Amino acid sequence: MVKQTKNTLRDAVYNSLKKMIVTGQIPPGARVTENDIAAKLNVSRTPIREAFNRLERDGLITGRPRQGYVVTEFDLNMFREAFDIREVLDGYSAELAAVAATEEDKLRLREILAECEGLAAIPNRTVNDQFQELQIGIDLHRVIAQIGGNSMLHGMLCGILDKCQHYVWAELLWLDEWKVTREEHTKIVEAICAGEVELAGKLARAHVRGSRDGILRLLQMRSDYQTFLTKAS
Amino acid sequence: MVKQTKNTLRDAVYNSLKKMIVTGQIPPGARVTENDIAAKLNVSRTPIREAFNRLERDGLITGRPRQGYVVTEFDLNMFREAFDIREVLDGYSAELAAVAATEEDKLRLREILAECEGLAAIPNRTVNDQFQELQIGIDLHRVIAQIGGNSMLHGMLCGILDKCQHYVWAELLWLDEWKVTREEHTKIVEAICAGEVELAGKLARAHVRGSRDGILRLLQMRSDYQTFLTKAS
DNA sequence: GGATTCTTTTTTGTATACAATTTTGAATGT
DNA sequence: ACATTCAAAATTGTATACAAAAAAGAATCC
Repeated sequence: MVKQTKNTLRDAVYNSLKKMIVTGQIPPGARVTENDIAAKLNVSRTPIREAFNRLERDGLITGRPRQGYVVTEFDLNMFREAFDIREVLDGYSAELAAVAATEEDKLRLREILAECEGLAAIPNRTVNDQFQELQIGIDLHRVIAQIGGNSMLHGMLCGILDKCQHYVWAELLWLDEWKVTREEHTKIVEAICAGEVELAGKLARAHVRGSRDGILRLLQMRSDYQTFLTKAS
Repeated sequence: MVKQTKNTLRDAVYNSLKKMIVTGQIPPGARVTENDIAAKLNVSRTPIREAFNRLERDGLITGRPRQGYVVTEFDLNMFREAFDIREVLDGYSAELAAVAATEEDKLRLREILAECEGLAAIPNRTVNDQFQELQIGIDLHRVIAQIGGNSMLHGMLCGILDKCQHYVWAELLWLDEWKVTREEHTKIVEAICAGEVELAGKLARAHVRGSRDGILRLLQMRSDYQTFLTKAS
């Protein structure tokens, strides 16, 4: 029986599945059936179904009536869409944060940066270390949105980040732009702490745009390689 | 038995409830219980529960475990949050539309404007006529987002618009800014049709900001009146 | 051998039964 | 009259049974 994180099995199942999807334990395209999950988690189908409904609304799984659910697969296009929105929302949320950040908030932001630096300094980094830095880097954006004070914006951004993450996860490790990312994060945080509203927004937008282009280049190359393979055969 | 819009009762219930909430037939703050809805729609509790899960995720109803659901009530703050986000997203979506609009799209936009003018020209307008103009005005924003071509943006904007609408509904009728709204809509559409990207975005942002301030003024006045009443008693 | 049709199996959709918790209301005591 | 406590009712959470549809596979036909 799965542990009851909150009060209801439904929430426990939801959180559990969401985490597994977002972190790539259940890969995009994988089929998820009620019976399998129910058996694995030792609960009846009812809470599973309710969790599925929520996850579908989050866009993490996709289903058609009577044909079950599949973990949503992102194509290049959805990717571009998500990052284009992020450019707008992350930029705005950085602006808000630059206005609203308290001293505590600033401390928290700097702590997150320090944590990243710490992980970056580890001599022989395992994949797990990299995963962790990635996770914290994404969390930074969530925290900035939270500091901004617009809770609806925070929720929306978290939703998009979840959606992106479960696909990007494996990809980003190949991107090898750790240093650039850290520097950009640092500059954004500095701008926020200095209360430089416009600069913070500008840097955040440029940062998202940079990530987007990097990932798209990678995906494009990979796609080219695929077509190259199939044509050569 | 409720009509099966799609294939499943769940979807039918979801759409039915959503419409009733968004159009204010079920007012904010109203309690919605599974049994009542199930009895009213002549279905079992199961599809109701699934619809509730989706609606909660949409932010249209709010629930705590074992305490049932309530149609979400917006306060001044949530309102400001929603419109601040809309300013950003509507602006962006207008920019996208100005880039992507085909001739067909432009025709469609102009048709919507014409429809509004037509409703405005009715001699003795009933409340129903006003409702309809309001609805079409909101739909215009949805269509612009759709034309922009970013389907994720379109979905998010529709979500926010739904949330706003079910509260604004009754309020907007008092605002009496029909003419201003129509003029602004017209200018935005013109900019989009002319392909003037920056202008379209700028106008859209100003438009949302204007609506926001108007509604907030109204709500503020009303809130002042409330405190005035209670203090006077 | 390949396509087709029918049957079997799997999987989701819906209804209902039961358990657990919260809320409500009444009865009791001060 | 008011607060407290306990019991009854209402409501949600979970499990399970059954129905309907889709997918998979086997047998048949060409």
